[in-house]
Amino acid sequence: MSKDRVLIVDDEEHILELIKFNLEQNGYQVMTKETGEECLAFLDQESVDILVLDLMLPGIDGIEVCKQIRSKPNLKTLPIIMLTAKGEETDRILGLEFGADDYMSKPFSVRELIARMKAVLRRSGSQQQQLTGPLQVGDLILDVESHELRLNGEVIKLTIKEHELLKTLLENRGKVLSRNFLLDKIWGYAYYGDTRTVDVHIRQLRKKIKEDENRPYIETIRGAGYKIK
Amino acid sequence: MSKDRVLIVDDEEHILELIKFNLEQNGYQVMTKETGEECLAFLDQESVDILVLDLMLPGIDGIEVCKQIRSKPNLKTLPIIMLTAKGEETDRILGLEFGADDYMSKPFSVRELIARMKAVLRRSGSQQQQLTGPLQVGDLILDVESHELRLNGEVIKLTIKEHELLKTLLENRGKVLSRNFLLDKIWGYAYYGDTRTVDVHIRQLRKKIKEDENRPYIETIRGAGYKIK
DNA sequence: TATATATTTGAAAAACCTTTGATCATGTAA
DNA sequence: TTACATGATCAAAGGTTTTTCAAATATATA
Repeated sequence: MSKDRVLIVDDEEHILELIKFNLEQNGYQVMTKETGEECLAFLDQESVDILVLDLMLPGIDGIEVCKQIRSKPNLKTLPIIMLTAKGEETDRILGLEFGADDYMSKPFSVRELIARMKAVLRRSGSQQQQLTGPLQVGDLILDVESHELRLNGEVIKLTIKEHELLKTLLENRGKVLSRNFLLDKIWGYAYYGDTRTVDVHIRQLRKKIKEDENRPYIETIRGAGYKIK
Repeated sequence: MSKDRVLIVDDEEHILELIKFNLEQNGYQVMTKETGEECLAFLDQESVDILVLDLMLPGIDGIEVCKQIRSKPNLKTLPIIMLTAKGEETDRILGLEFGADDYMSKPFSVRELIARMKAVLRRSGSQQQQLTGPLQVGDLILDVESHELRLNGEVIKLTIKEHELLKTLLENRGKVLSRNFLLDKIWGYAYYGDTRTVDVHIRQLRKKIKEDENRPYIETIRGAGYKIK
């Protein structure tokens, strides 16, 4: 496999250096830009596999860059990881709503960044085939875009966590997903809570989709995690 | 699950005692060292699940220890939490640059340390990417991703131990695996139980896969262990 | 700010899995 | 063939994980 190409955009030069050095050590081909304008101009000319983008930039900020990228057909699916100096949850949601695939708050460990890049790249690679319409299982239809779950036409309201949980399970249909995996994917790396939290949300979900012996959607794999067939 | 093994390295003895006591209360198996040299020597001999490492150490300091650990292939992914006396942000980034997964500045609450340890361990455990396709032998098909064993289409439910056992045997097809090897691999280093435990699980497995004279999957090699052809 | 809603935590019950010890069976060496 | 060592079998005890419920926090909404 050839090296993945990464573009890093940040206005702090030493951060750029730090990330660049570490990513290169890990076999990535790294390019850097310091402003949103430069970033957009660069992406018009060259293609990259993944973009690491600081939220706070002089001139056009990260969110705006994100939006513009998502509005270009050829860049719609470019994986983007957003860097944010503030740790607020609001930032996260905001970033993700504007089309980022993941986010990290500074300061962060470069190892973590690499782990997340791998995860995002893996997802974007495997999702190519899965973008065929809404996710469905049995009499359940999950419309990811509208955040709506239908059970035989009846609309079921899901909370964000429930939605993400169901979506993740459906996107990985058949695979057993560990609680740790789900926590990382849905709750984020910086989550320090208990793994039992997952159980409770699974329970809510099961209740909402009216799971019973006849319609056993979410399977518990003891000692391993959960899966949907 | 067996206890997670933690190595704590700090030159202040009372800090070591404090952390050790609290972690043991919380079900960890704790080892301690007072210098970087001792730490590295120990890691050459024994394996641990996570390392809690003070930045300031007599002789080789924490950063150097970190670097050396990261340069060893078998320790590249060992989760490391760095302890630092100074609270400066620069120190943090510095520490992380050298490969720590998280950091804490002293003084800290042991509760928080445990929370962070959990998070770091979770992250390292969530990178589940066994790209192994289904393993097959005769009319048995083991799908590791979905934790499913099929016998001519019929799904057989396996417990974790049975699944691991079958998986390990299949991954080492043809090789005889000793009970001790299996115990290390599946039950973990910290397991002190009897080797006969393996027999019992093999027995369950045999029962579940309906082994008989015509389909002798798991072979007993007297005096050596088990194997699958 | 109050109210509603969502999320997390804690603790007990239930379900299930693992280990142990006793006993039996079988293979191996003398 | 016998004695010994190793492996198989079983069921009860013991342990762990998961579920469930309820209460406490946190967050969003009006």
